[in-house]
Amino acid sequence: MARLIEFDRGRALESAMLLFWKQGYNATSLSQLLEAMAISRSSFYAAFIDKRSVYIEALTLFSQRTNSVLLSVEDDDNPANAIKHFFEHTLFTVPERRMRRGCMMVNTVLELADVDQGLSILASQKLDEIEQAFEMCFDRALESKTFSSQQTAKELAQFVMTINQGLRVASRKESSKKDLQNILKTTTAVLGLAA
Amino acid sequence: MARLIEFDRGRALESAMLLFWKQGYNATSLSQLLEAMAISRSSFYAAFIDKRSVYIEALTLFSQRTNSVLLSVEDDDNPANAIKHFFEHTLFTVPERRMRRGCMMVNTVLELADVDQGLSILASQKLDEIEQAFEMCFDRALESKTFSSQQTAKELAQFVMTINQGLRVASRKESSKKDLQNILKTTTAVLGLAA
DNA sequence: ACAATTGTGTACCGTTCAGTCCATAATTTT
DNA sequence: AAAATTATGGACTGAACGGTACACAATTGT
Repeated sequence: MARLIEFDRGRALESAMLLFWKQGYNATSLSQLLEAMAISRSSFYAAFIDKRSVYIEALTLFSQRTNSVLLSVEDDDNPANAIKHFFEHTLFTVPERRMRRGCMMVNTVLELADVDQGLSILASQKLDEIEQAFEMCFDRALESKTFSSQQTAKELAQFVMTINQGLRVASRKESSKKDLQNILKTTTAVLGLAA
Repeated sequence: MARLIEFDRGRALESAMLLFWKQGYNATSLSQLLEAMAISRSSFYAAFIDKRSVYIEALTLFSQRTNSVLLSVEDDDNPANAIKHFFEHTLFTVPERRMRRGCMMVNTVLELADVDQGLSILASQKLDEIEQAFEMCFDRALESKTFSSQQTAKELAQFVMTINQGLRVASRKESSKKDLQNILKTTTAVLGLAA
């Protein structure tokens, strides 16, 4: 064959994801991207087609990472544990710096809703996956009588998802971890999920 | 003196606000802005200094409009009415098209948190004003025994604000008004605010 | 060793960006 | 009516944008 690739595609994509996550799509220039990924222009276009394509890959990677936490959520009959688990893994276990970036899917929807529908819809779909996992979790809990509520599983899932999105906005503001934990405490309290 | 201004500065700013609200800061080019405002380049720079300055003015205008609803919230001892009032005026009374744009302050925080701290912090402050109005409202209600809760007024305000932010994210997704109303119904139910 | 093949660095492309400049149009004061 | 003043339209600026072209480096198969 011929000359071998000199960079690790996965590592480069990871760097791209981190930068897009932090700065969004439009505010991230190709030059910044290349510097972060530590590859040259031609290698970039050879390996990733173009800026928009690598954004899609980055978003997908982010979604895979985030939504993998849901596997454990789905197995839990106790929604309090499941939700606590999810929020801890996406908000509190991660370092402060990382938490401040919020959720890349939420960021994408807000930045591109009326600018690039393709990307916005893709991000929405990834968010829906999370909501569906929550619904399944509540469904199970209601059915096994581990938990009871006036609301349906779907309503509860929509509600928790709204809290999640609200927390992601809060985490991009100046809010401290303490504030976020406080909000989550209130959430579990009003939902009757407190331990 | 001399020649008179041919355009209505207020109307032009209004148009700028609507476009920024919809597309965000970076995705809105000066050309688009001029077309929407229906003024020429030189008039723009003469009247508004530059793009960033008009964004600040637009954000301030948006905030004044939104937060003016809070005046009625602050006067209400019944938090259920107050909150219902606020959400109806910001989410359901407005036309579908407008609702889809979400909240300009939330949009700004998410788009510019790591890109333009000045604008991001300004938007955060405007959001804080809303939260403070909520807190005052809960404070009053708790004090006058119109309403009781395990949570403090501050916690309740933070919580409602999180819901608000979450709904603004939801309204930029494909969500229908019905979905949003459903979420709000769940919120009032779990908070024990139902009529 | 040499041809074939493929990755990489860099110069370059046209386009668009935000912002400036200036000639001209319109209005008021004198 | 002429001078003074201010608004406007449009040409222009340099810089940055995303993306392409191409020469060269490095590796493999023969």
